[in-house]
Amino acid sequence: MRSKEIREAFLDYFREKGHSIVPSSTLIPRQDPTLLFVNAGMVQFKTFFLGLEKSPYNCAASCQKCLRAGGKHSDLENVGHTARHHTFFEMLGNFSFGDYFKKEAIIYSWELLTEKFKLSKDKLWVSIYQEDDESAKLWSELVGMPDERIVRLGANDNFWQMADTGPCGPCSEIIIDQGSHIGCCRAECSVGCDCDRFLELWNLVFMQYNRDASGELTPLPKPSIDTGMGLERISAVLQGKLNNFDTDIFSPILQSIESHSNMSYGENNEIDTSMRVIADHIRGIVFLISEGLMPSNEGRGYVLRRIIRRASRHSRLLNIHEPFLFKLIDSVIIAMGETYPEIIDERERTEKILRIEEERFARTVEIGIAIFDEILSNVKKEGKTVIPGEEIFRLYDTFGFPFDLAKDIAMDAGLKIDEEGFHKEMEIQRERARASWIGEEEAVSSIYRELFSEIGETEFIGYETLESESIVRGILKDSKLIKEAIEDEEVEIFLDKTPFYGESGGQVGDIGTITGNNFKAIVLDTKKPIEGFYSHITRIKKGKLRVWDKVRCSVNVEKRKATMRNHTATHLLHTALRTILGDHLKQAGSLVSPEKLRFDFTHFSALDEKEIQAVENIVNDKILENIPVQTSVMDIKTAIESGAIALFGEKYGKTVRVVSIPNYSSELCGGTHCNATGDIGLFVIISESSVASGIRRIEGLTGNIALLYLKQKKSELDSLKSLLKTEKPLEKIEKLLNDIKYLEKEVQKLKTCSKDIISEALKEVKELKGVKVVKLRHDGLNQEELRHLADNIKGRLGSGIVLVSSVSDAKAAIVCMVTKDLKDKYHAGEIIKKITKIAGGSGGGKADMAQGGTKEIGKLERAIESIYDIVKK
RNA sequence: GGGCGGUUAGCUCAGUUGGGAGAGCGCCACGUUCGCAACGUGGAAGUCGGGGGUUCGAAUCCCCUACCGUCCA
Repeated sequence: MRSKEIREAFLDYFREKGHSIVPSSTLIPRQDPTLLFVNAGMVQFKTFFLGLEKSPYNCAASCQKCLRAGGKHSDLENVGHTARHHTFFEMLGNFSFGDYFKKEAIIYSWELLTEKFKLSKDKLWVSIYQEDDESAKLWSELVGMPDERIVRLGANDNFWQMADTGPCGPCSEIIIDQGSHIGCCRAECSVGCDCDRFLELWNLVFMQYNRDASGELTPLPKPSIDTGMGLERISAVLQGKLNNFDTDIFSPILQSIESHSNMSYGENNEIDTSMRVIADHIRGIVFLISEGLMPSNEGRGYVLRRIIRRASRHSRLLNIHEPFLFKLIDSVIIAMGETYPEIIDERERTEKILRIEEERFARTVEIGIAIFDEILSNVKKEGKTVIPGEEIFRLYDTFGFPFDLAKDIAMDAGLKIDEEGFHKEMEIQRERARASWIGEEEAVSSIYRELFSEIGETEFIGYETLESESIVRGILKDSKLIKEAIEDEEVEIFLDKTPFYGESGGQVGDIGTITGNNFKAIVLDTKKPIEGFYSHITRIKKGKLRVWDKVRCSVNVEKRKATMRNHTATHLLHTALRTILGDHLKQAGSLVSPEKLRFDFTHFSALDEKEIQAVENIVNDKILENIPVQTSVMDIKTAIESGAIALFGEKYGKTVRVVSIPNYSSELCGGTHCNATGDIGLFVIISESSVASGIRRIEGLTGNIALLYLKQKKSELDSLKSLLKTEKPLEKIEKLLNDIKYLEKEVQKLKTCSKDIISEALKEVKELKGVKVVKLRHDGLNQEELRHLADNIKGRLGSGIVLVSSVSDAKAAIVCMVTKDLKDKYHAGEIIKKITKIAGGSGGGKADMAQGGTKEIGKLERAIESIYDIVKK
């Protein structure tokens, strides 16, 4: 069976059994910021299992894209060396949300494996949790599994939990015995052995308990099922292969690597390993970039960068030194494009990004090798045979030089690497990073949860109105519940309904006032500690406030309107940027405040002036068209299908709000917007800059603030013109700069080459012990001018000692020069030290030139006079 | 979020206890040549990322800041 048929057979089977077939979610989790990547089939159903949301179906089945390459479940290091580890893989799974339980789960899995997939019943084993007698009984009674092939294992292997608290339960794995000639070949090899003989095929999780904070287990009222079977693994088994990489999933990719590298797979173990690493990684790379992720130096983007660099490193092991991975994209599309059309859609962008990243890495390696060469020669010079771990760590830590590459080069040079030292340094680095991380959030949120469960959601009426009569439902001060707030206190107020927008989606919270009977407070900010739960951060100005008080809310209209202008302008900007720069562009962050808007987006390079102008023009054109802004609420599927832009990593509910500017822009957005684009008035871009590698930032202004900005610019220009007395300030300044440069040179010449000064100096030449000595004080020169002067005198003198000094800025500078022929007898540095000591200052320099100075000007004359005594000695 | 490294001429970079801002390539002029490449001579080109401090004196030492790179979270 081909893998495509296996995938389809699996989903068909469960469709027949009444399951809803749910498409794979993206690898980048949309609802869960704590999770780096989707790493199991159940992730998109997590809220159903946790009971936070009701699922629209009783049971479901999916084939889910998964990635394990960062965080707790990282398989990155193993990939390529084993027959079955992958970064990217597909997980087949069936799920029951309080519908069927153990009995059906067992029957389904058994029927599918033995009847549809025709696996021999004799080869299948199962493992169960040691205390789960129920499962043992079901396996034996329902499918006739012999007792000796039901293996009981401990909690480590067969008890599953999502987190320290929450739903959990025993699990049961179906295992295939590939035969005694496979794997470790030990007589005592059995289920649970790490080798390849007993291969775990399918894990059935029986979610039946809830674990509370104290560790206590209580039965769930509606137990659920979560199962997972790796597509790569089952494909290998059904295709009679012992290695996942030998299946039809990987063969087009491996063939492509072979043809691009001119090497054959299956001839040399080390080469094979590298080819497997590349074949695995390129799949993850293609999918991640297709989903909009960019390589970067933190978070998810950093994991992507690491995968690319590891793959790139292995292509070097195949003797390929130019960018190469991007050439494999087509083979991934051949293997998987039919099932996942997004990788076809994003092909061009993926290619571009991957290529740039490969080039970047090549450069990193080049620099690293140069530095490493230095380390090597130093180590050799010292006659050592081991390269210190700190050195290798520094190379890795600071320059990103791969550890195993360092090892290889060292080995070629006949040296060893202190691996232990390296890992020790790494541990110190981890410790440091961890230590700085503590003290984050956590603790605070529990009080909100408590309050939220008591008083429920705040009704938000701020789309329609900016005023309301509300009832106070709770007051917090310093995260503690209080009954009454008094004058001058800063508290958080919770209401039954509110017109105040709570900070979210980049838009800042509203400010305004809350008033009541003989009571007044100003709202400084509005936040949503929990979705749908509004906290008004408030300072009481007058009177007292108690829970259940009736109050009047008024949002600051001007500020809110300014914010609305910036938010609508942000949507226009987003589309304009995509028009000018291309569809690869993704939003990477946004801030919308009354004062300005800030928009971060993924793009490779800085925007040039022309592009910025073009973007600004488009936005202003759309403003002039005065298009009505429409908002509507719909379910998320309809919204996405209609082409609305949604953000990765952003949390959306079942129903979403879509803000659209007809025929131009449509985005999922909860923010507040203008009625029509004309309300924005005017838009200007005030800056374009970089936030991180691959992410650019644009800041802009709208409305009267934009106008004010332009007025200021204009008045600056006007003052410039009147100051320069010209209508063409640019040309005038250019000319002035040239003039200045010329004049500066003239001044320099006059000060230091003037015949008057030099001849004055030469008049004073004294000859001591056959050495000509010139001493001169000429005030008003700085140290550099003094140096030039000394140089010029020296040139006229031919041979001798020059001492010049100058007082300027309440300080004295002294320069001493000795011509080359006298350098061995007289040391300018020594002379200046003696002189400046007498003058109460300090100085130093080389044998032919030295400089110094003092702040005690009164001592200067006596000091420079001493030059004669010094030369005499 | 934390650590480390970098930022010097148009480009690639050097700059050694703090003491006169450099090299190669490129550019301009002249020379050599029938001509070109090459070569020779001369020249232009720098807020030493920005700000503050220490010092007689800072590209160099200290603090802050921006950007780029890199590792850890």
